[in-house]
Amino acid sequence: MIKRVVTIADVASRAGVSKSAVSFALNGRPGLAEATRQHVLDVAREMGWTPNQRARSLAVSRAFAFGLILARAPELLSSDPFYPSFIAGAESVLSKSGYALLLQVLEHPAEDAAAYRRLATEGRVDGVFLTDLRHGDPRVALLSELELPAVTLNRSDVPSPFPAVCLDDSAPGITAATEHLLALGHTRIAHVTGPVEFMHSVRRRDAWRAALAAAGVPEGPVVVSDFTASGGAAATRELLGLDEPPTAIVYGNDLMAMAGMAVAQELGLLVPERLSVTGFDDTELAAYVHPTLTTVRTSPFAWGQEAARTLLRLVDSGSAPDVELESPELIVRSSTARPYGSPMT
Amino acid sequence: MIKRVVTIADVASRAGVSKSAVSFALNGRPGLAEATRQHVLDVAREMGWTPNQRARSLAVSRAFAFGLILARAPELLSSDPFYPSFIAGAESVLSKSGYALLLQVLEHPAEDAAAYRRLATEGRVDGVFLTDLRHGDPRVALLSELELPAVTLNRSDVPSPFPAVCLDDSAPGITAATEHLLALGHTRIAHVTGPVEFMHSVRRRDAWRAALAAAGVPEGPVVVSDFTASGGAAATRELLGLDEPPTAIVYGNDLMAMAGMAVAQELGLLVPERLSVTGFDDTELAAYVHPTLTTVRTSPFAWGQEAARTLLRLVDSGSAPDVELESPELIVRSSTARPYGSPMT
DNA sequence: TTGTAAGCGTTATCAT
DNA sequence: ATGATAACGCTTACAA
Repeated sequence: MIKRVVTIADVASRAGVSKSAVSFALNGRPGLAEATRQHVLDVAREMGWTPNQRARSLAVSRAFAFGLILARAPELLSSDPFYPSFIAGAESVLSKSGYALLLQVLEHPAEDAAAYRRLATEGRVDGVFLTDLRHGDPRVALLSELELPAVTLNRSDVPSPFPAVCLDDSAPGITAATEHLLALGHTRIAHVTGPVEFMHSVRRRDAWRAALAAAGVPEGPVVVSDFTASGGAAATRELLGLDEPPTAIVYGNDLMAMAGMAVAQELGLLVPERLSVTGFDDTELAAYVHPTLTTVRTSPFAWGQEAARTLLRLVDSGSAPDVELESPELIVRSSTARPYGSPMT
Repeated sequence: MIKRVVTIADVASRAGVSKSAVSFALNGRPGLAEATRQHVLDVAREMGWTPNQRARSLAVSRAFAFGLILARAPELLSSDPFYPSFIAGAESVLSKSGYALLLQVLEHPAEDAAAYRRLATEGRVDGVFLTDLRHGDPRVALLSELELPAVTLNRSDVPSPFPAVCLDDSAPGITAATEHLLALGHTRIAHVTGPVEFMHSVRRRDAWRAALAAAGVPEGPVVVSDFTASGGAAATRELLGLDEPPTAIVYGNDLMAMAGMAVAQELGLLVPERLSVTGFDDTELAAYVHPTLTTVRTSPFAWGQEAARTLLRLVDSGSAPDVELESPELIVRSSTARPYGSPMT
């Protein structure tokens, strides 16, 4: 007993109309009597028919899917709160539009060019999300050569034909965090960054640097790290081992900040009494560690939504405007305080 | 200037053969002279031709993609280390086989039936991964009705026609953790679980219970929580507020355990001196909090690999055997110690 | 307003 | 061993 799959032809014959009528009815196209349309729709529902996306794809030369390629080391991925929320946000708008999300994760970032190329030539997707932009990112040129539509998260520093969905993580994010520390009276404020090839790492560092300069405070030491807990711990150990250790550290993300706090505690250095710490991301745990972490809250979910909307607009109409997202917000908790020995105000 | 996409017909005419010859050459099928095959392959490479998956899909009635539907609340998703690693593992085998991963995340878990149904009728995927199995999970029946191949993560408690990829998270996972605490001399060992509708939550609770029973130690209090940091904190506050608070707590995951440690510290209760704590997952941060967290390490990456292999096998040959993964491992760190005041051995 | 027929780019069938 | 030709299920001119 073979369970025949219902096709448009079945619906057409059952409804006593032609295939095109069914197609027109389904896609709500003009040129069909309202009565016919209703009838067809009823029959379709009754038969439980849904158009086969494979056939549809071939006919209209569209995949009805967007791609997201993640080229991060697994250990980096699993503790990063960004992607799950970003994806959830993107999905929330894509699924409503009948679009799917194709996720590809690469163990070796160097394979990414081949991956994009394959996605494009195989026709698996109609566009891609470009995240974790690097300086002089070659993917922008690659995708425009492949004529594969894309949306970038923040603007690339190379000429790009693609719309960008931007969330400025410097102001009032890192900037506010640094100013907060300055206002508390800190004058030796260090920074721990993520890998410098990422534009966002450098943007955060520059924001920290600018805030110090604006306040006329000498620039504290910078340690380049990698967004991991182990990297954050090592960086912290390095900073606290200096002759003149900082009294505050601005971290590029929460994970490094939390690991940093643990290192300080291990060294018998109380946070925030002897060391103030700020993070970035506002992961759920940030509010539940001891002491609770002062950090910067961004909205990856909203970012995902906007990116998806922009990509849909782009493939629908050939162009889409850049969009600017709401600025991140400084969440002051208890990992920051006046430097030890500073006078009460 | 229209950039014509290269098709199989172009390759065929350029190579001076028929379309079928090209198809045969590409798919390495017998019945083609070796010389012809080589020639066709050369021409194809030279022209940069890759078969269009959309056309291929329609012709062979396969999507060359598997689906993964995540029906968790966003905040729960972004701090869970499981999925990113699981997905990375699955992808590592899928991409080698030319399969793609379709990811769908639902804001409202109740929508999942509709989502699976749509994936199936639209023909978007050839199979799905069934994760976060619940007691009496209705998805098993749904998928077998839809005739959509699936693989379950661990065995379902309802009759299932699908292969299961199993990783026993009780022994020596939670069991070992509990025995570790018992060996240290604890006799009041509490447990904080995840939502009880999840089979893994209950399995972990049962393992904890059985270990206590086996040791003849009275069962400590259980608090049902939700795998979030905030839930873990609340549960811990509840436990520590009891007349006879536990001296050790076995948590269902790391996130709750870390939040629990923070609560204890806030209450001035030293970990591990006054309270021993164990987690589950071995997230990266577990080794970098203070004190470092004793926990259970599982391998979501390997789980993803095996699940993907099993699904491939299933759609290729119609059936696939269950597979048993390596047991999780107890990682003893410094959040566990002898109960306060217990005699040195 | 409705039906017919020609694609879309593969794979599969069947002659040759 | 190779080449026509018909599916696959849908959309979309174009006719009627």
